[in-house]
Amino acid sequence: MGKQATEMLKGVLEGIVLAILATRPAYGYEITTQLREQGFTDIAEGTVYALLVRVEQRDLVDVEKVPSEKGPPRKVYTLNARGQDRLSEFWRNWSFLAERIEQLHEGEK
Amino acid sequence: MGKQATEMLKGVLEGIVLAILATRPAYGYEITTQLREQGFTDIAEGTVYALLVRVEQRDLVDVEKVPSEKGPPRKVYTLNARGQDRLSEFWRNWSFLAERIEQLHEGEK
DNA sequence: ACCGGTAGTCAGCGACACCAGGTACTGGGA
DNA sequence: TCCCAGTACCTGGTGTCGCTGACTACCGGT
Repeated sequence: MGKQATEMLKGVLEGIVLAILATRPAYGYEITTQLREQGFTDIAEGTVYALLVRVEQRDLVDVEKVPSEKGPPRKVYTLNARGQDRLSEFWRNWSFLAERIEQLHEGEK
Repeated sequence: MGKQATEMLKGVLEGIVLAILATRPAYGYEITTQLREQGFTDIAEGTVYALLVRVEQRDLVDVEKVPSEKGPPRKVYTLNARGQDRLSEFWRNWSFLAERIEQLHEGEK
């Protein structure tokens, strides 16, 4: 993926991570791995951590430190009520955008 | 729309404008109006002009100055070959993104 | 003479993904 | 024993992009 794809992630990545957390709690390293498995091979690790710091500061998630058998303790993030709301907002905005763009794509042919 | 939606536009707006230019040449003011009609009511006028400057500098469009009956001359933009390529790339990236996100949306229910 | 619509420009700002590096803990191989 | 790979997280600086709020300029109608 090129620079264009990177730009397109802005704002969207937060929604993606919140959506992942909506299915079950997870920690940063795990989320990064999962994203890579799902095809987002170029997502920088630092990006995910920075994003998690942001959503924590905005109180969209609850955090719990859990010791790991291998390596330093994990910070497990759980989506809270505010996070749910934010996620809903994301889906609304996404649907809006996707609809118009799909229209453009059709109209172009 | 809130700040979230604004962030989501990043990278996408360029694709949208290129897609509009793919249907026919247009000038800035016209594009802004069209975007507003299509539901993007909050797009700042300045944003579109700045974007057009960018795509011109990257040589994705050809420009022609055309006098207007009302007001200052228009700068009419036409998508060129490089612009077409860029647009194709945009559609590829968009499809990729939309697919994964749709998957997340399904999986969440 | 002035105002509103048309048309474009510009400086400064904030948000966010990236890069490159760092810290810290564990277990296994040379 | 020592170092490395894997696990797990953090940080400072960079570039891009959309927004804000201003400004210039041209025209027609009141």
